[in-house]
Amino acid sequence: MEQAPDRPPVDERSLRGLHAHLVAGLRDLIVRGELPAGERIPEAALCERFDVSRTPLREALKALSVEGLVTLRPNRGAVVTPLDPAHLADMFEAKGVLEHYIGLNASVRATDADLASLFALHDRLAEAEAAEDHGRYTDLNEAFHLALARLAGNSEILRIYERMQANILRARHRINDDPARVRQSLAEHEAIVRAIRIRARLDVADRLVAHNTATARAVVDSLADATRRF
Amino acid sequence: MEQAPDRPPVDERSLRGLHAHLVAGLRDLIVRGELPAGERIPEAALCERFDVSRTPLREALKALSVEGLVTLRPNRGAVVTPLDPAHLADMFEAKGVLEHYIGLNASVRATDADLASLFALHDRLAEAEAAEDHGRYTDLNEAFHLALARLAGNSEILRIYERMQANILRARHRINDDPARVRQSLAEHEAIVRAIRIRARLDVADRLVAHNTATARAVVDSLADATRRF
DNA sequence: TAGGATAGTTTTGCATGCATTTTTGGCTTA
DNA sequence: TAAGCCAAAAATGCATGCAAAACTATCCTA
Repeated sequence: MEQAPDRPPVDERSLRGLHAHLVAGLRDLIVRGELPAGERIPEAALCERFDVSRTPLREALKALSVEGLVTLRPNRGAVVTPLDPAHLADMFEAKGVLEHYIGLNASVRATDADLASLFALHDRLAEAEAAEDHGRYTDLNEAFHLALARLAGNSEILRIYERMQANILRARHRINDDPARVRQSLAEHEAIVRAIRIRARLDVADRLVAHNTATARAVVDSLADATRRF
Repeated sequence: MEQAPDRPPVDERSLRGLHAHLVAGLRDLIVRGELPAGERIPEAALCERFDVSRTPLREALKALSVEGLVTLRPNRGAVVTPLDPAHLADMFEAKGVLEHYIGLNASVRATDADLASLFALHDRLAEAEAAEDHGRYTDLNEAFHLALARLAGNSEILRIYERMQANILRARHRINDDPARVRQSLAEHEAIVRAIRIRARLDVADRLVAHNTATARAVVDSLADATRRF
């Protein structure tokens, strides 16, 4: 294996450790759809791409299979876990359960400074919508919800929530090009932010759940459509 | 159910695949406390024990680290994730959130046959308590809650719930020898079962949450005690 | 004697090798 | 032509090998 002799001594790989680096990199490929749902995972190609041998790559795949992004078929390799509408619906419902908790708690536990940076995120979200930059909208939307989840103050719920968002994000891209849904989504965010501002916890929880349900419907319907088309 | 008495032909390892076998085996060692929390994971010894080389064993460890049972320290090996009271409290709170959902849904979706087998489990639980067989009590308690979770009908919530139970079970053994708590726990189960029988969903949910809270208090207090002692 | 350097040992992480299984492509035959 | 079959090719799964990092034990020095 080639060892780059001139690379700067501080390689991101060695900071996080190769394993974490690979898991993050592969997760990114899957979430962004570069490795499409249902498709075989090209072990050899990925080894070359990340410039590692099969051993650490396969370790990363085992880890991602626990996250649900990869499905292992003994003796038959690994595939990107297919997006199944029924399973996705379950996932959204579970996310709704978590978001109810998050709404109840984040709006109470957050400091004013927390809320300020949350609102700043929201403003940037509105800008992205106005600019019709849907890629950025998705990223900021993701960041907003994760920030809120963090404010709820439960490490375990945050952990589960992060995994779930990653999984759902795979399917989300298909509705990002629907400007009507994006506009609607932003309106829901406005309402959520207003409720957070006055720390109306029950209201925040309800609106988060409603927002989740609306998104779920859009995503699941669109996926079911796409599935039916074959 | 019974496998043929002769060894060689049908090896469980090759049925599930070696990876799944190792993950399950290691998980079991950790949950049952044979590999104690906070301790280094003896790679070499485990390789010998399971009669595999380091490669598949290390793959299993990576998987378990995503489940939270193992903590990887780059270049310094793996340890059984320590039981931290604060983290455990978060985990119980998250479990409570899930159990609220489970209570609401299981009591509605379950068929009469489902309920019958659930009640059968409960009866065996009562027997185990009467016999003061605390090991069996724990197992049946686990089985009861998992069965209930299954009845809620959400695959994703079930998946998370199973992982959480495994994690919590590690700490649970320390309260199983407290007959008072076991008796109290059984009484709570009685109430839950009565509520399920009449499909009083709100009541089931509330009682599950209360049961979880009571268990959490017992476990976390006992762990905090043990921690303080050093 | 306590602190600290250092040589030797162990452990860790990754690459590579090899046996087994699966897949593929072409050939045969009904 | 389509189904069956076989050999060749590829992939998968695991064991092993080897370099680098961490740990240990011993000796030195102040």
